[in-house]
Amino acid sequence: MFDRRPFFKPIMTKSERTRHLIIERSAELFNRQGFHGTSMSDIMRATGLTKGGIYGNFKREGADKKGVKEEIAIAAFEYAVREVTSTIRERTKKLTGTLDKLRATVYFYQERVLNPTIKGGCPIQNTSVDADDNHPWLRDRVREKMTEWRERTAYVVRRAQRSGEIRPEVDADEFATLFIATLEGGVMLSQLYKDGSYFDVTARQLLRMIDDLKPNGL
Amino acid sequence: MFDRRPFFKPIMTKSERTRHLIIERSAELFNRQGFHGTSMSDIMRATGLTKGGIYGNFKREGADKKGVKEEIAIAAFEYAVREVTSTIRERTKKLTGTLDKLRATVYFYQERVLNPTIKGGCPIQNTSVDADDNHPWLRDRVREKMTEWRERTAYVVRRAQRSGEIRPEVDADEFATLFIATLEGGVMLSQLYKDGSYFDVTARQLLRMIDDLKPNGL
DNA sequence: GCAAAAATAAACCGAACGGTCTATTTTTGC
DNA sequence: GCAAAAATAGACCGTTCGGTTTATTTTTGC
Repeated sequence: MFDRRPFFKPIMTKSERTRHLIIERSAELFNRQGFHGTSMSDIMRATGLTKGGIYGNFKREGADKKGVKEEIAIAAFEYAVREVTSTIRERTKKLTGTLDKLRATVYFYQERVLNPTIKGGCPIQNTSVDADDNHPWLRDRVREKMTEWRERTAYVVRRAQRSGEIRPEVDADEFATLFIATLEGGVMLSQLYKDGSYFDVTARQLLRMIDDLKPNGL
Repeated sequence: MFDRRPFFKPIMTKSERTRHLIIERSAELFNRQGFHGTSMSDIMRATGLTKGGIYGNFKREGADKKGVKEEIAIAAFEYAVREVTSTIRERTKKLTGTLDKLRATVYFYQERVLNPTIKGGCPIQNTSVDADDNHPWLRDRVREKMTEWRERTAYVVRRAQRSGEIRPEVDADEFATLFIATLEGGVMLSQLYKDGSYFDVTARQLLRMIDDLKPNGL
């Protein structure tokens, strides 16, 4: 009625909105069921669209070899990671200390292991295991995101080393790898048992590792 | 020609041998591609059998609801875990010290991350992620095996505590959980990048954790 | 408000899915 | 060695897969 924006470009055209709906709804499906476990009919059901509505909104673009399902899977994965990342950033950005930011990340996962941002758990973990041997086009995207995560973590550690918040002897890259590996291992266990206490054990370890970054005596 | 064992029961009947072949060959398929990613045709190709040869050797037993593919997936998973477990035990059994046994486990994974016992990586990790949200009948088996692994680890720690090899203050269950989580996290990273150096980082951490078990001053 | 363009529904496609069934071959037990 | 039993090949089944196409409806730009 109102806001039919006769003089403004709509923020999102119809197809953009539909495309986003498809990606959003598929993200959970792919995260829970994997690529082969998710069918186009699943996506149809989840979006309320029919074949035409889905296929019409993808493809047309790059006339490359990949099928529409692949395209949706990629878009859904990147959306899922973006969602998780921005939710975490929401919590860490208001903190000033690097150590506090790292701790907040641990707390975030601890609170959300059994109620994750995207149902099914960490999209990087799920997609990594799903894709690493089967879907190289998807695995490459996972590698990208994982690398970004490691590098972002290593970056904040190095920055904090320059400001003296973290011991200079710490190897930032090794810490980042270890931090992520431990965290993902804990997520895996808690997901398997649907029991947060397994992550709690690794969370305590992660907090110890964070404390270990502090200059001696502080 | 010889050894047609006219006076002995054959060690394995034909169907037992075929059944084993199916399980053995399927294990790699399911480990790499997951349940939905592996088709009966894949199994036919990998075994050289046709439908009849496969279906005839399963089913008939429990007339329960599960399909043959499910039955094979379960048997293949348990076979895969048994293979990995026995290969590790092969290496640890000749060692006397508990700490050495734990270290040998780390070395084993380090050597084999990119050349695992069953192609595709750790079956517990792969099957866990594949099954936790989708295949409860399989997820329950994964939980069983994971629990056995944790309890076996906790058990050797407790035993070593009684003999004084490990500090009494150490929480054996927590150590087991943390050990497995860290190890699996490292496996995940190395599998994703097909690069053993990521596991190396977590291996060093695991060795530190093992050293930390030693009574103070030793 | 209306014509052009975009989005969508729905019928349709061939291929592959998991599974069954029967005829044939191979093992088995005596 | 031979009959009974077990194992296997392969045709067949209905269903679902991902994808295309065409007709219709809805948005869009003027």
